[in-house]
Amino acid sequence: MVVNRIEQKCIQKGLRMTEQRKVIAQVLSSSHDHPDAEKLYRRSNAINNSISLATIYRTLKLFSNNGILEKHEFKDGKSRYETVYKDHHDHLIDIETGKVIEFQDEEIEKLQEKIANKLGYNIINHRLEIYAVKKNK
Amino acid sequence: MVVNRIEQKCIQKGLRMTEQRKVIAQVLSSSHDHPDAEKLYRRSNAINNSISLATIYRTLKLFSNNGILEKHEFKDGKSRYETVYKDHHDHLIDIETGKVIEFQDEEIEKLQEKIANKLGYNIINHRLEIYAVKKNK
DNA sequence: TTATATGCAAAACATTTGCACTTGA
DNA sequence: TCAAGTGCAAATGTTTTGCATATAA
Repeated sequence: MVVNRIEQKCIQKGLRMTEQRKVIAQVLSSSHDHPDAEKLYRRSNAINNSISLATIYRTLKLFSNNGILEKHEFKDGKSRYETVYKDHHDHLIDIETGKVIEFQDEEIEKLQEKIANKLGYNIINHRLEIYAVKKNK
Repeated sequence: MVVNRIEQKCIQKGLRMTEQRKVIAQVLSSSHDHPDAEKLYRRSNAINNSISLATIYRTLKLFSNNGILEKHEFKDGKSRYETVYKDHHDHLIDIETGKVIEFQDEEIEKLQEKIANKLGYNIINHRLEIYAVKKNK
């Protein structure tokens, strides 16, 4: 199996590459949506059924802590994950389908900096999510 | 007891005003922070100890569904509630103290409209949270 | 009167953890 | 070799729910 992008990052970070992590890395690399733990479990388990849900959670946390994944908590109860090899972006969530659209807007970023600054704060992180429905239906 | 602002809204919406709801309405009216269910339970229970946590949750949901409260899920695990008699605003959360600062910025609102529009969507809702630390410490 | 609300305890749900066993380097 | 990772099942923390009882209108 060709070493995928996420596995590369793991090696680079010095993480021990177990069979399970390789599979999870592979699944994440080929997932272009924003899957939750359960979905990742099902996808991974289909490849290697010796992968438990506990390991999925432990691995997701490990990858997040190492900046390999980003964890999002949209308003649907469960956390969802996304690989980070893109530039920073925010999310628009289609509340009818659950589909996530990524967008970025430099102006909004700058405005946030300005606001925090005015309030006497330095931004560590932010979350901007737009919940919306398709037009013209 | 003087009828408080939230109770007024309940009456206006035709909600049945039970003893419990009156107490919870009173507690919410005088809470100027962003309390979670547990905190509201403790405050309400201190006034009338026949109020259960289940009723707190049921009442919070009722009030949210009637546009009397807003439910926020910041990144601290538990939902927090806020009365809505203010204009729309977003939140800056001090990640060291948990303190919540409200802000509003017309420009950011407009930009979001523009973005959603460009993507072919109508905004139903949005969430903008800035997680930050105090400057000059 | 009676539809609705409540308290209680049990359930639900996503996520975490203790422990004995396995494995990667 | 052995520190680190894993599966399993039990525990966790927040929120929800079934049911018998109580209450507002």
